Amino acid sequence: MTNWLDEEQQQHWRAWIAANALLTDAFSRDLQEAHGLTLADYEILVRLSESADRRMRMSDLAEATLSSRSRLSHQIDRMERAGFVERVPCTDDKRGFFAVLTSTGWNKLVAAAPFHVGSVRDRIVDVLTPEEFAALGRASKRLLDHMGADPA
Amino acid sequence: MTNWLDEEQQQHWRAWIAANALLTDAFSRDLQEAHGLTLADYEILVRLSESADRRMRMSDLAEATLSSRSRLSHQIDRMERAGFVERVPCTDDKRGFFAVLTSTGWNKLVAAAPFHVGSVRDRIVDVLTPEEFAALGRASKRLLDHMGADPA
DNA sequence: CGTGAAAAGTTGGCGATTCAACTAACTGCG
DNA sequence: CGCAGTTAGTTGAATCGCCAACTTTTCACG
Repeated sequence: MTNWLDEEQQQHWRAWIAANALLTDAFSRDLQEAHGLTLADYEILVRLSESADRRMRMSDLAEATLSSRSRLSHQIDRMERAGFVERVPCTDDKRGFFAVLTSTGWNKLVAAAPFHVGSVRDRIVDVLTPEEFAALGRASKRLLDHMGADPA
Repeated sequence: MTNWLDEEQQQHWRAWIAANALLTDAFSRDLQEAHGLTLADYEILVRLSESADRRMRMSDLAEATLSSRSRLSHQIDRMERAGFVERVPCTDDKRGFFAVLTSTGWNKLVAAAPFHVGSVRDRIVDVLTPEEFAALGRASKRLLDHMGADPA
């Protein structure tokens, strides 16, 4: 009854799983050792740095980083303690807060970004041919679309 | 100086990240809701079920599932409490233990596997063309090889 | 043999994630 | 207006993962 994967599909599937796990792990470790940042920290620094006034509403930031509100709240707690961001109340909507990048946070990102991009190149982009890399990206995109993830 | 990614590479990269996160999450949630299993639980059940005598040395199992010894030890604690596996001392090597699948664990796997394969098909295999899926698998494989991951 | 180094596995503490419950503020509608 | 329902965000407990330290056993080599 069950429509199992065939041998080849099985291998592709396991390769995908393993590559995800090991690569995510490697990036995380790289960043941690060289700059004391979590991948989550880094992604938040990036998002904020790209935003107008280097700030974002908590909810928008949560959505952009694919995390729950709760998780983001804890995450911002830590980053606030580390001095990378500040919570600023939103005057329009008194329920709301902005997460605002501090200059410390900005500097941290500026220091870490070239290194991280280097990791990404070393471990992925430069390992594959441009065609392979593009195929990986396009396939990922299609999977996202199918899940109804928005094109952020 | 820094060799940034160009716009297109950036998009591929972000798609990859997001797809990984969302898909892993989705599989995890599917399994949890339908069968009360973690993805980690499931992978261990699979590995043990495929092994001779449905047992594996802790270290081998840790390696196969890409987890640290410590993590596996905690994981097996939980699964032992749940009745899915048992720890059996290894007589050849008195330091060692086998993790052995119980019949409860086996039954759990038998119940969950078709469902999980269904998720994988619905979210990945059947979403892509065979060519796209194969490309994803091959690219993942190359990335693994480049990291020196063994072909398990 | 026997001793020092390496391997197998566990443990405990800490940081991160999730989940459910909670407060406060906004929105819409009769 | 006034209240019901929704949205923004936080909190605390429970679980999961990581790291470093630890015990026990095995191995290598003089």
